[in-house]
Amino acid sequence: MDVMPVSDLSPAAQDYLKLIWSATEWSPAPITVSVMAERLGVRPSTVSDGIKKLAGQGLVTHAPYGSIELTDAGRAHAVAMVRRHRLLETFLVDVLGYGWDEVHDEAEVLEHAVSDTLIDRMDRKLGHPTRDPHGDPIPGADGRPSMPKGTQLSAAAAGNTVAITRISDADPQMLRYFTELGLAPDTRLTVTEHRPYADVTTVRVHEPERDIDLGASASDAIWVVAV
Amino acid sequence: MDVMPVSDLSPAAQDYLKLIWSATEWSPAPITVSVMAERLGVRPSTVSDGIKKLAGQGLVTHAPYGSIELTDAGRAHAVAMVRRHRLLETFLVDVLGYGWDEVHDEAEVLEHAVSDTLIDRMDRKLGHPTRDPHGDPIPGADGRPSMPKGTQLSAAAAGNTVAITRISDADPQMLRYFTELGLAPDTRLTVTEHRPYADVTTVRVHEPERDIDLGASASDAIWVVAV
DNA sequence: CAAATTTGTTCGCTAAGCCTAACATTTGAG
DNA sequence: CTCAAATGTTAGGCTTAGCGAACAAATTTG
Repeated sequence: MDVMPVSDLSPAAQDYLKLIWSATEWSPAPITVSVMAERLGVRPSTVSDGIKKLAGQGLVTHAPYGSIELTDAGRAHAVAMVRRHRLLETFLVDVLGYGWDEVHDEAEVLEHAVSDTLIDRMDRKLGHPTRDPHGDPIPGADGRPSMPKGTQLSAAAAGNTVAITRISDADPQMLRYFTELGLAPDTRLTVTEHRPYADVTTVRVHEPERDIDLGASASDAIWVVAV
Repeated sequence: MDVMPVSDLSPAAQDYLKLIWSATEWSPAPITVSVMAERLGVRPSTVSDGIKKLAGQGLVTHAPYGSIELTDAGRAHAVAMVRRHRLLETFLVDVLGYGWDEVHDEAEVLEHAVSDTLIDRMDRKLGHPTRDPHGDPIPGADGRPSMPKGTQLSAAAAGNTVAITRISDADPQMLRYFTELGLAPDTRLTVTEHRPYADVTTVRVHEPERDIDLGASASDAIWVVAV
């Protein structure tokens, strides 16, 4: 019962756990039923039912109207799913020549179908990568996520020169837009200014030197570290 | 309705169609409900229901107690699934270093999850292969299966020297046994004798030169051509 | 702080895929 | 050619994962 592999969970359960974990990866506030419903594309009643079932299996703790928290077992499954997702994305880009903005949806489906053996073989073939094409850390086979530091571009002080560490892969259309602009993990840029009430952040990128204006959703999706 | 991609079918429907097609790939007799049930690991009643639904969708023709035949639309979907399966097997062996006897079950799951885009990229990466690791022909993207000639080893005349064209991938354990014996697609051998009532076929293989006795199930699983 | 709004839960229903049990048809052995 | 055995079908139930409607709780607002 303790050693149940993640592949024994239903795809729906895998999605729930991964989403709960992902929600707390970059912000501390616990996720809510309605946010989960919106992200999963289902109704809140469906999520409410699902959470109750996960609680019955000991994968989350949840009292009615209370907060949703992963148990240790639930977290282990969630991290295993995140590892699958990020290794798949890396594999699709590095081995099959996908663009880094095209891999999210494909990985979303495949992560429910691949075996642990296949994941291990991809990991080996890729040389045990630690970051996926969006810059997100790939948890190890032992389940330890290697958290990189970083802040959202929207919170970076004006005047600083920074490197992009990660770009949220939640919105493929936004990723395509970033690609057009030449913004990708490891791109360096200087934060020129934040214009508060317009919610616009201006950055300067080199080669070719240019200024780019980013709205709030864009500058929240990009995470940077000082260089 | 006509251009529905194979990915719109349920996994169960995909399995049914592929099995019906596969059953007639190497023998002309139409498949029966009970054989399908046994191969799919479900009860005959389940298959009977499923066939009825496929008939309703115009993918097979079937009157109660009558024979089961693919329509053109059903055949197109079936061939698309076979293409997926065989390309996946080839990819797992050639790119990820799987043994040719380990890939069947993995492909069986993945074939329901991969997108057409992924299949095309794998096909390109592999250089548009025409045979899978077991020697089975890989249908083209246009759906035309390239049928190779060949007969079952059990039916090959004694004294002939032949090359293995294909080995049925139905039984992974048998494949592992063949690997131990050094029997694989393209292996050459000479049929020494058939002993009819013992149902044993003896063959001689070179490098290292040795004689191998094969029972009926084994010599039915191996297909050969004269060289 | 009361009322209105938002958020979460429960309940009854649906569809797919599977099951068993009962029944119908076909096959093939004597 | 008959009838028992084998094969196929139907009917009724179960589980999962969805839904909408009705209701309960919590939060926000006036």
